[in-house]
Amino acid sequence: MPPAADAASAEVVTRFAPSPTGFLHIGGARTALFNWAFARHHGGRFLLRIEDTDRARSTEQATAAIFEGLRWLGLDHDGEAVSQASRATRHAEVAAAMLENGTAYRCYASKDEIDAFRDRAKAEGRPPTFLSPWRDKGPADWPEGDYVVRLRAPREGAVTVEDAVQGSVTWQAGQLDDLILLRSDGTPVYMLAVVVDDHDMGVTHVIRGDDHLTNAARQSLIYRAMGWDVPVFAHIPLIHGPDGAKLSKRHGALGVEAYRAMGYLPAGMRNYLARLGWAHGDDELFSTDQLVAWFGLEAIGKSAARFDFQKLAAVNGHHMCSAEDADLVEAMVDVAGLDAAMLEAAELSKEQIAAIQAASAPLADPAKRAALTRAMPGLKERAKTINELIDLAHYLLAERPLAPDDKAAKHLAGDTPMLIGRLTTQLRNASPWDGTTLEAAVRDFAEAEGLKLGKVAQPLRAALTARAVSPGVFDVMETLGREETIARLDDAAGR
RNA sequence: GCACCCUUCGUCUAGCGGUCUAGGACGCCGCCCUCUCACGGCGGAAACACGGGUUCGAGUCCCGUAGGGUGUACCA
Repeated sequence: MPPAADAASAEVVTRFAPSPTGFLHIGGARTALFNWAFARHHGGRFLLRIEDTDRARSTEQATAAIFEGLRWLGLDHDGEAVSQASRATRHAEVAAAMLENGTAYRCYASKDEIDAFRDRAKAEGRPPTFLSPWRDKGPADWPEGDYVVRLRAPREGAVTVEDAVQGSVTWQAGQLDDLILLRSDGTPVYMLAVVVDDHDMGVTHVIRGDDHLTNAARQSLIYRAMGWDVPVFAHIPLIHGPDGAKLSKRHGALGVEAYRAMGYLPAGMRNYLARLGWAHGDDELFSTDQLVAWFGLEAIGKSAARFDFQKLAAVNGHHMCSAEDADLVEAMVDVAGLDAAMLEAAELSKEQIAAIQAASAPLADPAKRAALTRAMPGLKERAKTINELIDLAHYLLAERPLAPDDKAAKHLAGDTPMLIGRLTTQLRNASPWDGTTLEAAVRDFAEAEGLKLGKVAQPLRAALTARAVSPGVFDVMETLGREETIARLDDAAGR
């Protein structure tokens, strides 16, 4: 898209502003994705701000997890991440200005008084919003002691927010309380900090979860009090769990690193997440470049979406198929390199974790990786996740003698070792050692034995891969090579 | 309680008053392909929450009901 003549003034600036109180959960990831895609679409900037004004709940690890999650998802931000806590002085400055221009006031009410007020209001069936008696007091009335700075919210009229997703939403003035701007210790509260930071950072579009919709009304009051332009708000619907209720840990309020551990690709995640609440006609599968080209606020829906792992897997499967073979090997190395805690956090089964960890060592071998890359075309279309790929690649990573799983063992029972022994004799000198020649040899053998091809191919597969499922068995033989193939067949034949 | 938002197949969604006997995708079922499993191909079941309006005409606009969600902190 060609840059506008007045690019400086028309630049789009978005931001992602997580609070570092936990990992980057899936809803946050989608919010980040939307902000990122919108900024990239318009050739603008995507900023990152860590909302750490709640010092007690904010942690260093959480901040690190958020950075890592965004990095993995490929959502690069422009400039340094801003720590909100570091800007407390500026926030206090704005509160002072509001005190000065009369849009805020000092409130000396204690916590107990406020609680009592609310209890009474509730009992009498009135709205529980606290009406401070200090709202109309002047300096002459101010006692000694701590006070809080509150916004002087309008008591009459209405406040309306023009939202790019929700439309025009109006609140009667009485619904909005005199929210606290500065705590009694002088530290800023989130509601003030976001407004000041968004304004100072030049944010033009605030795209966030619709749990912030009411906040937008309250925040627009602060913008107005300071005479600042209100940014474009876009409150996107939340993501729910498969049962329609709030996303719980059980079904997916996991950190994005858990999805990494479950073997999803960043490109697949981006595609799936974008489709949750946003649509571009009937397009289901698209690249990140297409997402950037197509993304716009007008196509965001207003209703909450449920998270569906099956669809995620399907979308991811398509991205695996179109991924480069070597990149998929790298992705396997990445997953195999994750530490045990991350695999456990993703709630993988013991068997899955064991399989992933077992793949780690062979994956370090360049020869194995090369073999994997060669076999990848047959592997990747059978797997929906990197973890499935690791499982499927077992026959290339494991050392003989292989331990057949239950289903493979069935194909190797009874007279089968003898059959394999006879087949091995036929195969030993096959030349050249390629899929076509081997297939012809095995077909001839099956015919000579009076067996259907499947009756030979399945035991062969079991002997070679220790599984009942694998890529085409002739491809398996080719990638394994003559020596290894014959050795495995000898193992199965009991020689 | 009050305020606000939402409601099309099981799920994600297309639909922006007539082209909707409602389209796509995932999932599900059947068939084909086939050395297994996938892929792929073909076919199928499956939805406009309910009730009133407005209009020549409503999935599309308005009101109400029901259900769901969010907010209502010296959290963010």
